[in-house]
Amino acid sequence: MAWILQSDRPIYAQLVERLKTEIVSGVYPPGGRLPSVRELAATASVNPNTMQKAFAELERTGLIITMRTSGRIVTEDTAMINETRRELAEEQISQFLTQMNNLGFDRSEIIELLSERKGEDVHE
Amino acid sequence: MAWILQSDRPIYAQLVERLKTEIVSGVYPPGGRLPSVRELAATASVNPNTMQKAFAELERTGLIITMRTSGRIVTEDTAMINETRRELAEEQISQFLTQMNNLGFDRSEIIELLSERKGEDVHE
DNA sequence: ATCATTGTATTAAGTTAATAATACATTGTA
DNA sequence: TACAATGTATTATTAACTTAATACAATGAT
Repeated sequence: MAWILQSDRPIYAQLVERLKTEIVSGVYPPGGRLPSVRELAATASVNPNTMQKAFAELERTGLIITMRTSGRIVTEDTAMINETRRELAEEQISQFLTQMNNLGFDRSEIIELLSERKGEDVHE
Repeated sequence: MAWILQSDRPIYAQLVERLKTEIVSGVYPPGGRLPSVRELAATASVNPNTMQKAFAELERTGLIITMRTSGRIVTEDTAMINETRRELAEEQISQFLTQMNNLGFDRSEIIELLSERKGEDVHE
């Protein structure tokens, strides 16, 4: 997954969303070490300050923990991780249904559109 | 539908999205007159300049047309309107599936979650 | 012990968004 | 004709975001 950032939203907010997703989907496992601020910033081609801001936000919610000079790790609280995953999915679903309804699609049409569809399946 | 604007995205971009949705869903019918810049700005509690910027964007795409001193109207090109609706829905679906896949849900799980769901249906 | 790496903090600069306060030309209408 | 309402333009100010360039304390490894 490449670090593609849109310009119509604050970068740090996009970093937060991306990192959250990577944590709850197991890219960074519970208790696992995260790359350093500088390293991730370089990978994502953003300023270290911006990545730091994103990390601070994740820290605030308890999803990651700082070990001062030895980097950061993902929480080992798998219940919290699962809950976060559930919340993120809930947000996606709710927003999606709302927007599709605003566009004039009802539930059965939406499900039909999704069922017909090819291509978005998980790769590798 | 209230004018609820999030702070984590440029307001004018949210106005564009909302107005597009209202046009393609028939809130503002083809050839119909739109409220004035000042009026809509007041309704949405934003600065007239911000609403003007949103209108300018919609104008650029051809969805609305300016009649100088007598306001603006929605295009009568229903093909364009339908195409826009299709594009907006396509974006929603594509983004939704991508994000849900990133969260670790496959297609069948997604459809199941949507099918179980109550509440997002169109009201009135 | 030394040193590279870690998180963290600070200061400065530049950009964009949003608001505010006006102003102007044009046109439909009273 | 006079006037209100239209889109449009301008200038200024404020705030948020991002980048840049450093700097410092703490720690793990050599």
